[in-house]
Amino acid sequence: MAKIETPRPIRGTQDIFGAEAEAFAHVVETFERVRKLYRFRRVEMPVFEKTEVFSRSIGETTDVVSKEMYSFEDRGGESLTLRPEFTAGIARAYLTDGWQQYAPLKVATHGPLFRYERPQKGRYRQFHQIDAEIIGAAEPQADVELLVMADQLLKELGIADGVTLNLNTLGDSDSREAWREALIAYFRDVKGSLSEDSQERLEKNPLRILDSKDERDKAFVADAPQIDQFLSGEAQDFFGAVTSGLDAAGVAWSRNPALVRGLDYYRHTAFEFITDRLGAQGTVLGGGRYDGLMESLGGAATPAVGWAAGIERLAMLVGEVGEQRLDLVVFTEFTGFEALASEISGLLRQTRGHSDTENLQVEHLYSGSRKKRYVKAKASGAWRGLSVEPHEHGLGCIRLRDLNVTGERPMRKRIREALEQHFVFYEAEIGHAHSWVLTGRK
RNA sequence: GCGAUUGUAGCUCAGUUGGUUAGAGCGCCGGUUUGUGGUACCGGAGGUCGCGGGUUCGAACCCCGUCAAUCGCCCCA
Repeated sequence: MAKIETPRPIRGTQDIFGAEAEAFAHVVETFERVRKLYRFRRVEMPVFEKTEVFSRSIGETTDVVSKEMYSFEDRGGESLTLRPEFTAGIARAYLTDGWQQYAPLKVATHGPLFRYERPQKGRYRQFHQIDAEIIGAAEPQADVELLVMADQLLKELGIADGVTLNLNTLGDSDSREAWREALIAYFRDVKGSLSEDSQERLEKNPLRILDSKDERDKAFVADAPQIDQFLSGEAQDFFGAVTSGLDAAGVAWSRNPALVRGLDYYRHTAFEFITDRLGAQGTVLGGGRYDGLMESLGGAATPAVGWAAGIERLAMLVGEVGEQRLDLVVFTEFTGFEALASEISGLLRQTRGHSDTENLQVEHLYSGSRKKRYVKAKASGAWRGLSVEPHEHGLGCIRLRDLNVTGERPMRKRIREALEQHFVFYEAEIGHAHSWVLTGRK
């Protein structure tokens, strides 16, 4: 008989477990808490859209669209794509679902995204982001609110120290276009001396040359035309309002005139929160203003700002958040008492004690050798153990035993209340352990 | 798409200049010991040495190919 080969996981997907899963959940929980403080409304978005939703809004020439999309035809022959980002789908919904009526609309979401890329540290083909958008607000205060929220999120996650906010403006579309022309003119003169990558970027995406890591490029980048020379008065005022708003809110930032964002739809404010603790993947949260996006999807001109952050990257910075606490482990070292131990475990989990509104977190140990259950119970890390044992009077007795007591966490009362639901019993001290002798059922 | 590094037990890893039947620790299972005690000891299960080909009397080890993982380039969160 042929051996069945176990299917391998898809490249770039992750099976997140244990401490990493706890850190992941911690990031999402913190985001959910913070977004409510800023009154962002929760939205749930489809994981796939018509391909054109992304190709039109992100830009045909960008890498995301030209080589990183998971696109496929459905059975009706329609080209669909697994979302590579949230913004385009949310913009589509804004137009198709009548969300204009809520403008200015503040929404937040999180979930998986898909990009066909080489996986490496902090980068996956299925990855996860948290996302926040303000649609229909042209005011710089919207940019400020979003950035202050991002800053608070990082602080509450305890990772703000190693992360700096890089800020830039790309100006309005006229400013951006003038700057782009100037950059092309400037770099074309020295094209032969640029890196191979940058020679290609010159045609496709000249702004990208500015943050090239190649030494050959850096020499020319230093003297390249700066966006500031091309900013219109309004664009300067807008950026000034954003920066002074951040200063007033106490959010630290630094100007990075080389910061450009890869996607076509960005205008005015562009920002990234960057760390040096994640290898080559320094950007932990990024976003900006995308006033041109709605028109590219056939809607009315609508100002909007947003950001997204990689949950995996944030979780790596957060580090250990601690596994779930274990209050009590229930076990028996005697044959025939497993069912009773199981029944008691269930009661304990379902009973709310008067002294504490939280239920006990209880592990029932039932596998392996009975003789080694005490050892396993201690190794489980539980604070207290409950051993189920035979007793000459009645069903058996239950003894509360100290295992890894580091602090007070009263349990006797709650155990008593749980037992009262099913059993008749009396309490005693047996071998220095507080015990309940079960004499019968109710 | 390109580059570097790495693939040996469930996990972390040894494995000599190529040489009998491929090992350890942890984990798992069983037993002895202990009997308020994470002890100590004994035993057991578990391996297509990533996969395919080549060189050789002989390959985990050398060569070629391939797949995968990790990190980096590109790009991005």
